Amino acid sequence: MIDKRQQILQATADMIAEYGLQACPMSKISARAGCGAGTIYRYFETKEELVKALFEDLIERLTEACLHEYDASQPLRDRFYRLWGNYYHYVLANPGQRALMEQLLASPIICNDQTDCALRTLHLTTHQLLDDGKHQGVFKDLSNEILNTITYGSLIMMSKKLHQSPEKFGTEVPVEALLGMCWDAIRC
Amino acid sequence: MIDKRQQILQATADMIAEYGLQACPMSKISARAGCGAGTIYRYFETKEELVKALFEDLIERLTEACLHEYDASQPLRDRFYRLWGNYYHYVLANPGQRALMEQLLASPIICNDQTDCALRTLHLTTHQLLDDGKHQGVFKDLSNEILNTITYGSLIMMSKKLHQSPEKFGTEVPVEALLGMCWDAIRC
DNA sequence: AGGCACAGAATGAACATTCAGTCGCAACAC
DNA sequence: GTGTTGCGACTGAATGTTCATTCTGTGCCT
Repeated sequence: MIDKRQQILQATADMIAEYGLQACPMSKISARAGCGAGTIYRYFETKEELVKALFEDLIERLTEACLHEYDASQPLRDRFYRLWGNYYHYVLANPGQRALMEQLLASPIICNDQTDCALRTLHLTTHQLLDDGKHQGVFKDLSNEILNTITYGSLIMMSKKLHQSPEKFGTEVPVEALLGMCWDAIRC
Repeated sequence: MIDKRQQILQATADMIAEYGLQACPMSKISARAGCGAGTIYRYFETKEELVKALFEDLIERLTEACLHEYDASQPLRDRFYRLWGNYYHYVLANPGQRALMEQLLASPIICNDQTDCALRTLHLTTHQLLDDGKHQGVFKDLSNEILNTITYGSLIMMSKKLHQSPEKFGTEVPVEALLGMCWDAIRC
C-alpha cells in the first residue's frame, strides 16, 4: 500500500459524504479503506481524531482552491470575482466535500477555535479585500464579518440547493449572475 | 400532566438543540420530559417518527411567524421587508430552533419531499412576491429559486454566525441593513 | 374487578476500541 | 545460499458500552 493514512482519510470522506457522519461506523470505513478495523488505530488515536484530521485536510484543499490565481494587486472587482468564483466553482465541483464540511461544522467534534484556526489564511485574504473596498468607498460601511457572511451564505446555499434539487433550477445557473448578486449586496 | 405529547416534543427539541441529533438518546429525552422511557412509545412509534413530528411542528411555527401581519396587497418592498424581517427575527429569537432545523434538514431522516410539503405555504407566498417584483421590473430576471436561495442563504447564515460567535460582531447588527443587502442583491 | 397509562428494568443490536495472534521482511549467522 | 531470529505492520474476533425498543409489573380511575 502506498499511503494507508491517506487511504483511510479518503475512505472516511467518501463514507461520511455518502451516508452521513452518524451512520458511518469504523467497520465500514476500514472495509472501504481495504484494511482491518484495528489498522485505523495505528494512524489515528480515536474516531474523533480521524474526523478532525479529515477536517484540516479539507480546509487546506479548499483554501488552496480559493486562492488559485488570486492576485492582491488586481482591481477590486477582479479579486472579488476571482476569490468567490474560485470558491463557488470548488464547492460545485466537489459536492461531497461541501456536504462533508457542513456536517463537520455542525458536529460538536469540531469546535469554533479549530475552525477559526484552519480558516485563518482565507480570513486574512477576504478581510484585506473588504478593507480595500471600503477604503475605496465601493463597499457598504458594515463590518467585514457581515459583508463576508452575506456573500458566503448566499453562495454556499446556492451550491447546496443546486446539489440537492438540481431539477428546481433551469438547465444552467449563471455563475456570473450569482457573483453579481453578491457584489450588489455588499456594494454601496 | 397537561399534554404529555407536547412535553415530549419540547424535550426532544431542547435536547437536540443543546447536544445535537446524534448525542440525544431516548433515555435522556424521557428524563427531560419527566416520563419513563417506554412512555414515549405510547405517542411515537419510533425515534424517527418522533423526529419527523418535531420537524412538522417546527415548520408550522416558522410559517406562522413569517406570515405574521403579512399583507399581499401592500407595496412590494414592504412585503419583502415584512416577510424576511419576520423570518430573520424569528430565527434570531429562537436560535435553538434554527440549529435544530439545520440538523434535521441535514439528516437523512427528513427527505426532500417532506421538506417541500411542509414548506408549501411559505413557498407559495415567496414565489408570488418574487413574481410580482419581476413583473414590476424591480427584481432581476432570474428564477425564483435563485432569488429566494440568495436571500434565504444570507439571512440564515447571518443568524447562525451571530449565534455561534456573537463577539465577532459589534454590539448590534442592524436588521435594516441586512434586509437592505438582500434587497440590493436581487433588485435590478 | 377491569382497563388504562405509566415506569423503569430487561433485551438485543450496533458500535468504538482492544488485543492476541499472523504475516512478511530484513538482518544476521553459518 | 539457507536457516534463524526479531520486529513492526496488520488483521479480525472479542470486549464492553451505549442505545432503541420491548415487556412486565404497578397504581390509578371508573
